[in-house]
Amino acid sequence: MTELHEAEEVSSTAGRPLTRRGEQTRAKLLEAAEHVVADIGYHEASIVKITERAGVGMGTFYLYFDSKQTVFEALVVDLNRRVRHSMAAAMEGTGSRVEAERAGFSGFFRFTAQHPALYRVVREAEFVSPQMLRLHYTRIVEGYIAGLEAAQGVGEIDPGLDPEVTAWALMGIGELIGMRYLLWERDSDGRPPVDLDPDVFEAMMRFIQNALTPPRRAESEES
Amino acid sequence: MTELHEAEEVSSTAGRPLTRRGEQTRAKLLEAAEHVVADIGYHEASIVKITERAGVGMGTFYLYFDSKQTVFEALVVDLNRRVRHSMAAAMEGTGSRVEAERAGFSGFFRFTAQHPALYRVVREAEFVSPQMLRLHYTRIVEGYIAGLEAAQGVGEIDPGLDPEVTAWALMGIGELIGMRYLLWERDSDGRPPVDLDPDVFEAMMRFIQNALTPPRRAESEES
DNA sequence: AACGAACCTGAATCACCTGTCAGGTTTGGA
DNA sequence: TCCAAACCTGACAGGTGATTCAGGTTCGTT
Repeated sequence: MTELHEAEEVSSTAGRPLTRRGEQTRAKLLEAAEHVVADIGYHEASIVKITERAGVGMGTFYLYFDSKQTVFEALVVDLNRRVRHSMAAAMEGTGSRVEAERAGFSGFFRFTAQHPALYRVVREAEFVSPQMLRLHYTRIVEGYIAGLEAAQGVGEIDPGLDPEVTAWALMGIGELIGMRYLLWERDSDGRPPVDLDPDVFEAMMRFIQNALTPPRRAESEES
Repeated sequence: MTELHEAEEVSSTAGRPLTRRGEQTRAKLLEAAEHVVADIGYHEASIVKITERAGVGMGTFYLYFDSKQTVFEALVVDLNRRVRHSMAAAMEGTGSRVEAERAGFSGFFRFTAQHPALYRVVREAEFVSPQMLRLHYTRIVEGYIAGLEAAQGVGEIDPGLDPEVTAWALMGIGELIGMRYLLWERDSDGRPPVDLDPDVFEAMMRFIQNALTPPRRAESEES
């Protein structure tokens, strides 16, 4: 129940069959919730607004989710799964670790640009559902740690780095760069960018490459 | 009015004199708001809860702040000023840029450990007051950029780095490392740490040092 | 064509909140 | 000692929105 690494379906339908029609209604509600919450935030997002956007009656909501809190948690799980999928797909078949990192960030930024809901939902999770906040970050970091350790094994990145701390640092970089240069940026018509500015991306990658690359020693250090 | 870099006092008392007694009451309210909001979040934090904690009557609140939103904004401005002060004080009289960076982060983490409200308030700002969210991050980043540019001028850090992007990256690192290793961490008695684990701090600094240090070239690259 | 299961609906309940205001209290200077 | 300015108070008006529930609708199967 307090398990951080198992639960996938967050709803009131645990166990209940759900016909195709039911599945569709649940999906409509989840998508509506994603947009409404991204637009106006969790607290302003009333059940009525969500059900209206989904095109169903208000009572229907409670057939698929136990509470407003529940749909929020389902939303985090769903967006988290999707962003990780987007990152994994982008990293598919890359060579070096830095190349993989580059691809992973690319996937992350593309997803962020297309689903600002992720950011906004995660930020609100601080109080709405701290458990989901942790789950979100922890799941992403786990992938990073594994990749970094493997790369260290092959001598591709500085062996003096701590994989866990490094993973959190990388996440932090992606988070704030994404916020600043994707979510805050607007073109001259007030439209949000479709992807990260390549110059910014390269500047960020230079920083990351510096950070990960094994230093060619001049003076001596421990280990 | 939409100025991001000027307004300092956010309240309903603009212009009004305020005797010492008044100042004190306002301060009590602001401090109460800090704790209540940090504990239960903006939306759960009712005016009654804040005034009760401050030890004043409910109506008093509106003598000092126009609305719940206003006290929140005042809170961001206040915490932002204090964290920047804490960082600046720690950086006072440091030598190299990396040394300054180290000291700045140290000040930042100490402040974060002592005032978890900063994090929580800022996260809620996403919807409560986006303007304040930007103000908070922007003000901190500005200091970074200046420092980085100066350090580049003296050849202390990689001239290939973009100061602005680098500044946001550094902020991101501090933000997530602080969240993970300060706000989430508890000792065996369930108490939060007083400061960041030195091992984590060193691991983070190694990453940052790698990132900032001018690479000793082996292969050639463009400028 | 008919029946049960699965679905859908929205008015009503209930709990709680923000912001106002008319009236009381404290303070400090003359 | 007295008074006006500054402060303080909390009941109350005006609202909101999550959740329930009794009753209706649709679907798939036989």
